[in-house]
Amino acid sequence: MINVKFKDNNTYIYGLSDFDLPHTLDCGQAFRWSCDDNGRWSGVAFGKYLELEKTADGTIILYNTSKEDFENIWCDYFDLSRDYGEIIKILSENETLKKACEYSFGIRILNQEPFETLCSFIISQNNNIKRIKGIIERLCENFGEYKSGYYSFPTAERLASLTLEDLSVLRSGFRAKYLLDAAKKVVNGEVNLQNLENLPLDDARTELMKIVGVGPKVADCCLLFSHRHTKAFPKDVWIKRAIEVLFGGELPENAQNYAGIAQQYIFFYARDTKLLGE
DNA sequence: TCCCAGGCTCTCT
DNA sequence: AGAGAGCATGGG
Repeated sequence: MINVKFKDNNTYIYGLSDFDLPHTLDCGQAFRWSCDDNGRWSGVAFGKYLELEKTADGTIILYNTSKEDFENIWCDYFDLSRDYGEIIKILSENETLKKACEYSFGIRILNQEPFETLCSFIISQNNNIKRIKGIIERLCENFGEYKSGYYSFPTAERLASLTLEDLSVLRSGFRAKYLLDAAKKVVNGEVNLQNLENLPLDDARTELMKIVGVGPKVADCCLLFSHRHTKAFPKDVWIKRAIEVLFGGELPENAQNYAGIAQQYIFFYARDTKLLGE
């Protein structure tokens, strides 16, 4: 069980298992986190800047974080109330999945801001991580709100007020028109992001795919990483190959209820170990 | 130079 | 409904 203390304006989390910072923050589910030479991570989410690290004894320290911010934002953002040990136990009934879980230890599924996640994965299509991060950074610096030293992610309202020419500073290529379509449909209510977590998975996916530039893969990333649909299963090129090679084309039965979480472990395992060849 | 990147749209069968 | 070209940009 975890034990949280607030001292000197920092938040200390003791006894938290299954939380590895590099695996969680650099596994391709979020794009605004980076690590300095001393292992301290920093990033922006929900309009707040955060620095955090994990000490040698396993304590997680969130710097300059009030009790309110921890309870209102970070506790949920890092998915701290979910028992990953239990999920991993279930997944590990399959030997191959067990290996994937072990290799990808400490990955937690973040609960991110819906509009940021939507834009991020629109940008991710047919793109690489380095460039995705660059485009998102320019998006925030140009159209986000400046707050003492960092930029929040732009709101849908702000993006919807822009033109394609305005977005040329992003150098996001053909994706710019998709971002505008997403922003406009969110603002005019044609797509209701707030309600997605209450819809059945298929309905939620259909709702997101009303946006031009959002297909099944991007939709499932949104549903998994910002709408708590743990059964959403983003099928990218890596996962398609991995499922074929490791499981003969279909995810094992014991993983069905946590398909999205299994996906993340398999993705990291398959990609990082290059076990699928080139 | 060519190829590819956590895909999607559009077009043509 | 399934296959294939084209898409913007930048790094290897």
